[in-house]
Amino acid sequence: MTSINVLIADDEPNQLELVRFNLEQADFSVITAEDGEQAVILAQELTPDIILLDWMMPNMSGIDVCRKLRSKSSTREIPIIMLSARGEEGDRILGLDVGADDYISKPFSPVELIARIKAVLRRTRPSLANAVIEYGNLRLYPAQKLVERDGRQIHLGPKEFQILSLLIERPGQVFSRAQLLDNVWGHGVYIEDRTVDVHIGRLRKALQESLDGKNLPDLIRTVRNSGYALHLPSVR
Amino acid sequence: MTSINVLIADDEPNQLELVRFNLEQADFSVITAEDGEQAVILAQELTPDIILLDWMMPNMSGIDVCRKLRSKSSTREIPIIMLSARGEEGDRILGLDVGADDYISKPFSPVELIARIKAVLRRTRPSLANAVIEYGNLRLYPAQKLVERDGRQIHLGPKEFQILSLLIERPGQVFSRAQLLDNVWGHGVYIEDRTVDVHIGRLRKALQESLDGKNLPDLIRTVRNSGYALHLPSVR
DNA sequence: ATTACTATGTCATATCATAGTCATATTTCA
DNA sequence: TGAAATATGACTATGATATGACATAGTAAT
Repeated sequence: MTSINVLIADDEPNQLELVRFNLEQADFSVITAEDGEQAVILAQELTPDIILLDWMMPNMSGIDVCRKLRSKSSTREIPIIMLSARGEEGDRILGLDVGADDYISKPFSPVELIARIKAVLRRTRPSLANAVIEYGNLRLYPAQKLVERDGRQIHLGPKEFQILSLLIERPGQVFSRAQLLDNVWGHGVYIEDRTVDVHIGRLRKALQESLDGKNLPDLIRTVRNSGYALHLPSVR
Repeated sequence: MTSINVLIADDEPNQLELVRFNLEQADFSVITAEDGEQAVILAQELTPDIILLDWMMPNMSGIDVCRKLRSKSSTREIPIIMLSARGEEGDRILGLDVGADDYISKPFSPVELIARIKAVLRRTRPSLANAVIEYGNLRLYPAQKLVERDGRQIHLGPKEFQILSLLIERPGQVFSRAQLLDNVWGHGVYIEDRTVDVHIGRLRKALQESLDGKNLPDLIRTVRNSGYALHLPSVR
């Protein structure tokens, strides 16, 4: 569950299996789709961490899939890399224009592919790419599952860690309880909304603890009727 | 409740369902009307965020509906996109002339439709598109449910935030108490007119607070017998 | 297996923020 | 000036959020 989920859509089974093999070697979890429609459905159903789209597919081309994914809020944030047989500059531009994050022309080496995937993830979802994320005096090490505040290490349970990972990727943004449940627990999990409050409470407490008895300022903002957000304590 | 409400009026059930399907896929909330009269009634009743009008309908044509909506204050501000089978330039001009915000000729792709809707909304209701809105020294971040004045963060209750969101979209424009009640509380809510005054008072107070004891200039103009408007203090 | 921990989800309860109303003060303008 | 409109402070009910306690399940070490 800790590995990165990749959805690949390509109508050519050989190509599909080749990529799958290479990515699985590199410790990615791979899901495959044989055409565009399936890709859209799977993307919504499973919210992978990144999507690789073949440019030309029956049913719905990579471009159409890309547009469609970008138009739905549930899939809008998922980074997309377009794969194409043609290496024309026009396509590249069209692809990026339609909302893709990167564009690779075939043939490509497994090494290149993996490098590109990591590059895109580093840019869009730093915590997945194991890049250290900083925000204010907070520092989060995704690979080590470790958090520091003012250089002091903080112990968090797995759930609290995931919540913080999500919040810190988009500081300031308000996440609803539903969003948190979807992203941290996974969709389709039946858990009380209120449980989120409890975990937020635990996260808060952990982040506030300091050597002296006094608490550090709270880094989580409660937004009534909406949810929670990470924020820098502002000047009062 | 956060999604965008679209009212579609078309006499062809197939067309209606097609559009409904596509829009719902893209996370819009859809209401449908089968003729012009119904469209006008629903528009008033539900104040959707945007209206799609078929050009030719029994009972009342799209043009007539458009005129009618533009003539009533409760619906005047709702953006309208006309849909038409004919692609003649004359119609386009007539449509825009009558007060439509955009004009799409059939057949159109779902992608195009959605793009147009978003474009119109971005133009007319920036906060729905999640863009940061600035006005004078005020800055409103819809996604973060946050307001700043002179860079200083301001705490607002949900109601006050919504009121300000509405006002800031059309700075200077006077909103009646009825309009505010409709937009912020929702239609059909039975609340005293005077309650609006109280919330405006709270909003005023929150916006005026500053570090030193002194108050910042008032940003809300009271228009006797009419309502309230956001304004820059310099403009008298 | 047993034990000792840790993490998790739920609940009941405590706390708190906000919404709405009213009474009263103040302003506006005819 | 007087009537009407608006501003404001106080109060209460409500609903949202915070929190402590608990049962359970998993994990690690013995």
